Amino acid sequence: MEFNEAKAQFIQTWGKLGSEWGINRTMAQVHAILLISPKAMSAEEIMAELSISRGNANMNIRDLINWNLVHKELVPGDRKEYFTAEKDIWEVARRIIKERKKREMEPVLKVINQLKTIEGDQQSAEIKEFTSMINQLDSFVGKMDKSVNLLLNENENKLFSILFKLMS
Amino acid sequence: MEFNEAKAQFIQTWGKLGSEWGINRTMAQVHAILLISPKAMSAEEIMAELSISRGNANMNIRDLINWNLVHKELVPGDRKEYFTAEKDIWEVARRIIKERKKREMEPVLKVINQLKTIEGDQQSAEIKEFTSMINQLDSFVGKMDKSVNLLLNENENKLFSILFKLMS
DNA sequence: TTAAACTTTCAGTAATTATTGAAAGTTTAT
DNA sequence: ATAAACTTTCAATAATTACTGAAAGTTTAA
Repeated sequence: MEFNEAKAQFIQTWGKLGSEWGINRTMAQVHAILLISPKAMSAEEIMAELSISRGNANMNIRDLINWNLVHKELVPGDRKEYFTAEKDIWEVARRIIKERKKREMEPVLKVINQLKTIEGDQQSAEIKEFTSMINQLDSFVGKMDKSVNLLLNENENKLFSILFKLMS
Repeated sequence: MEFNEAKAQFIQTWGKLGSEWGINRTMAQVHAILLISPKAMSAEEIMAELSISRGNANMNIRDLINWNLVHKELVPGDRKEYFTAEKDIWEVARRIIKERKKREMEPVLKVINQLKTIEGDQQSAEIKEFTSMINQLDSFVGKMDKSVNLLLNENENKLFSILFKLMS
């Protein structure tokens, strides 16, 4: 396969995967471009590469920075801003997990905790079923939370070495 | 908190979480209703509970069945179809992971494999960076794939007992 | 200061995704 | 066979989400 074709396919695949996981397709595509770029890129270059507007490029780059996946790079003697992506894929995964945990898991944990005690006839089938499900979820999400913390605190090799041991 | 308020909040939270993860909000809400229902529900009851149309209910219930999270239940002497959700939350998680792996991880693995060999000057900075990223991804996704298989094949206690050991 | 070089914002618009509801399809009982 | 009771489909429409581009804002250099 020719390089340009491979590059286009990579950008498209990364974008599709992102959109399947609730991440703006363009944001994922900008990320893909930066992941495979050997040098920091300007907003102009990103706009040209994806044929998107300045506003769109700006907002998606900013989002990537908020996700801690991309950062600005200053070139001395140049007023333009350049952008680079974190290239260590394990670190990329950690940062995505960290961010989604903060944005999505923590609010859910909070709601579940509120729903653990409800008023009314505790013997009614509806309330019994509801309470049982909330308790299951509370336990499950709590375990997940701990596992994710582990994942975030350990390094790649430590975690995988244990998983591999499990597998054998 | 009163039961009906708690129920409404649970349905809404589940729906929001779903939409953040690329799953149709209504599908997630139908799932939420069934998760906390002590009995199998008909399409009519689900339509009424969420104020949605027959077509919408039908399609989302079908999707949930395709995800293997909900199944039909036949009541002797009744022509209506009734639906129930898998209630074991660990099993729910396993089925979601299994389905997403099949739908999303496997196609990505396939593309990555195709992109591992590309034509052109292997010394160029662009190709070197591209190849390096593809190789990292190949290794990472391969490990993830194995870990997910493990997760799917072991039971909850086995896996978590090892994670807990890790954490201590 | 001034103005050039750049970045950010956001109202309007476009693209995508989800929903409705009525018609078509299917199953069951008689 | 017929019709009642139910489910499924899908074209039209609505709702949501993303994008554009020009104007406003900011920074830097002289």
